Amino acid sequence: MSGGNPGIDMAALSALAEPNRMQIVELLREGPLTVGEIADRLGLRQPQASKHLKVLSDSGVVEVTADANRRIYKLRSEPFLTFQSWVKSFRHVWEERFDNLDNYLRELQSKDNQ
Amino acid sequence: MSGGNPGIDMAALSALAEPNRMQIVELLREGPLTVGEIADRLGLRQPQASKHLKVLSDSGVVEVTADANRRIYKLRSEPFLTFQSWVKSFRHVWEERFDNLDNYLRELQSKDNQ
DNA sequence: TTTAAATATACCTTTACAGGAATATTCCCT
DNA sequence: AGGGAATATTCCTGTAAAGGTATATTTAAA
Repeated sequence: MSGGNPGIDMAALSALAEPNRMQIVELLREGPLTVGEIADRLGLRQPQASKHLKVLSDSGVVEVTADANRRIYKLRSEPFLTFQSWVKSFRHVWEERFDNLDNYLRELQSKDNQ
Repeated sequence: MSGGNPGIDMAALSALAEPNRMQIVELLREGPLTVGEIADRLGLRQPQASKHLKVLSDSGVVEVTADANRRIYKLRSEPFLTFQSWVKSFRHVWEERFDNLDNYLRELQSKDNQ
């Protein structure tokens, strides 16, 4: 694996990096909700709620099911599992910290002597 | 705990929700680096690298140590530990999913009958 | 003390995106 | 068929933020 690509879903991540959308996600922890309910509970206007939900839906954070007039939104587990494994992979970083710092200082030293 | 505030560090999260900054973080896994090294490895101009690093620093994702002329940046563990516990807390959501859907449908039903 | 390297900062321009308001769409009910 | 509710979409506007370029700042070295 090259160091170039992050092992994380950037679409999902940046979707969550907006306060209202984060609040929507937190709200949906309790269970599925319709657009109107979400708008009410969060003090959002319906169009903004729909737009935020579209972003969350497009990025796979959330999924929709149609119930006649209404749309029921609920959390999807996949992005969170992905996120979790990404965060977990940082555990090694702290463990190897000192070794790397050591190597780095040694490298700096050799550059100075050129 | 009220349902209003997300249990996550939004500053750190939105700092990561930018491709170049995410790449910086991925790069810093290998160990501490100077601004110049980061700019080189990622093909960024020095000022942009500095600016991104400032954002990462202000949000606590990264910390700096001065070494004469140079600034050495490295990852901080705290925000990642916070992320991890936040993501972990979603585990309950999938477990309780069916119960909540059930409650929800029952509630919808009773609203229809008003 | 001048010079060069490494980094930070300031200023400008451009673009992405969030909110507001109006409207289109889809569905149920009578 | 017509009306109203729930939701999506469109258009407009303002703003935050990212990149580009120049410049200030700090430090080592000659």
